[in-house]
Amino acid sequence: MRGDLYAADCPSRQVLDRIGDRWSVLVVSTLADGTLRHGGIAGRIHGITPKMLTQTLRGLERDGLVHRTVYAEVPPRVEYGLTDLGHDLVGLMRRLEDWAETHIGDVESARSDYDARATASRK
Amino acid sequence: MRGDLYAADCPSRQVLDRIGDRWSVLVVSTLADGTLRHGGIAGRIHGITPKMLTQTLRGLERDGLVHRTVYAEVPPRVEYGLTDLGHDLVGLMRRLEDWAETHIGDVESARSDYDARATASRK
DNA sequence: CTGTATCCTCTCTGATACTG
DNA sequence: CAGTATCAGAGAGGATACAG
Repeated sequence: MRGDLYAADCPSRQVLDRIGDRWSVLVVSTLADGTLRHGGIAGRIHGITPKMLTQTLRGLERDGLVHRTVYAEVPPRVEYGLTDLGHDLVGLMRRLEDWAETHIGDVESARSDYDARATASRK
Repeated sequence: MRGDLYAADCPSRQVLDRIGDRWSVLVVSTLADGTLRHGGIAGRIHGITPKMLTQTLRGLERDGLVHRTVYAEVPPRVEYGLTDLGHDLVGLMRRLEDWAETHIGDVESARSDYDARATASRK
């Protein structure tokens, strides 16, 4: 049977919440092609702050989507990469991106129509 | 070429934002099997307030995912249903749900491990 | 370089009461 | 029945400064 979408603690909800947060998808997507260091990720995602990057990475690491490797060097080096689970999820994210790119035109024209109608009927 | 995921106004971002909001996925999912009235939706989604339901429906309608039909009767009747675009998106949502159900066990054990390690190393 | 610690704002969300 | 209006709380996210 299907999970109960209406329960706040439903698996679907949790996955959706993660996908919905501001940076997780971007970070996972950035790591899709290989491991990167903290600074390397920050450089590719415009606008992310160190705090949010760390916070996002911790959440992904906790969920088993990202693995973190610390090299005992001076200066310290820390690399992040996707786990098998993370790679698996990337596939789904790509489909979402594809859908967005394929249908964004429809969405935008729908918005224009809607806004035009709303403006026309404004009292 | 791919869209620029790193831009805040990227199509992917907008779709992701909608999926991430609290009620949109639930509402779309509820409408997947057929049209429903305002009260009918509210009755199936436990915890949603009239205000949030209306707000969510307006957003979905604006994006062309849901269509709204008003019947000039007494008392008034308003029905909501998915557009073709909405039905298309439901397919993707189902895959997300399937992924969640398949892998939630992995995620949960990863969390347990992570939390156990964090507790063990707490200063 | 790789984070951590504060503070602060802003949006989302909910509770409540009211209208056509 | 199907909303709308208003107020208020909570929490995510951002700016900034600092530490190992």
